Amino acid sequence: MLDMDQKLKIFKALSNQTRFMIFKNVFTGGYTCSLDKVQPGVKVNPIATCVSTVAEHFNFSLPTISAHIKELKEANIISVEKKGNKVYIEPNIETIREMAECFQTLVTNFDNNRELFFGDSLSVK
Amino acid sequence: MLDMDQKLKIFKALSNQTRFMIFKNVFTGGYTCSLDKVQPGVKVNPIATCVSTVAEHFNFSLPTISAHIKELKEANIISVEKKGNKVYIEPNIETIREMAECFQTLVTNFDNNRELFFGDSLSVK
DNA sequence: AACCTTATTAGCTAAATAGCTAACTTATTT
DNA sequence: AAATAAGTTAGCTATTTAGCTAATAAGGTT
Repeated sequence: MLDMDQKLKIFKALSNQTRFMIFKNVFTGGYTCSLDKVQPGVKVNPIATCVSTVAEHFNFSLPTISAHIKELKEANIISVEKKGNKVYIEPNIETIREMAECFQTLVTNFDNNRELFFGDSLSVK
Repeated sequence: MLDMDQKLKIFKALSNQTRFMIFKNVFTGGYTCSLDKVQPGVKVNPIATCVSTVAEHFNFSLPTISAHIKELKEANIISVEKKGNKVYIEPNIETIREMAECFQTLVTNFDNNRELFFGDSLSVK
């Protein structure tokens, strides 16, 4: 279970548009790491990308993107793995699954409490 | 459906500990508006609270809490309604339901894509 | 009418954030 | 060995943020 501090980090990480876009594209496979074509020996998740490939998609400097990726990593939204020269980035789906559960639990409990209190369901508005 | 801008506002709103605690307690009914006891005529959701009641639970000034509540309102996480002297705050469960759906959709799509690509399910790790 | 209660607005400060360039480290290629 | 590529670190600046107090507005209450 994510504790409050972890959740705060996740919310903060996703509250910046640049980081949100990186997150989005890492999770949906929006970026492919162009150099992998010439490095067929590197074994890596096909959805994985690397820092400079991400940076190619933004009008921000590499250090800026690198710092954003670090923050996403520290929020446990993505994982990184260094292979040779490059740092590969993979989505951390477990964390997202937990976020989905948190919100869903909140909704379910809210509806149950409401039903208990009012004796009807929320959907009958 | 929440667009990116709305999501960014929600993440930002929930990324601050004080706002997160207000959010938590508004949604779980952690605060009761003490003065409602002597104002039985006011018709209000029993989970509702008001700005100064929230502020009683923090070591921050009323203006600070008021500003935080404003930000939660602008992120559509809570609704406010002025009745007489007071501003009543209610949780906006629909927004939370949408957040749960967003995250769940991301997880589901991720798993489906993975299954399509690898021909197995994620749970078999 | 005068006063209290509730909340917001305005204006301030310290700290955090998001961007940058330059310098550096570590692999890889030539 | 020298050059190139990929990332990170350090140090800087402008902007935003989160807190505060004082002042104001608008409903109650006495």
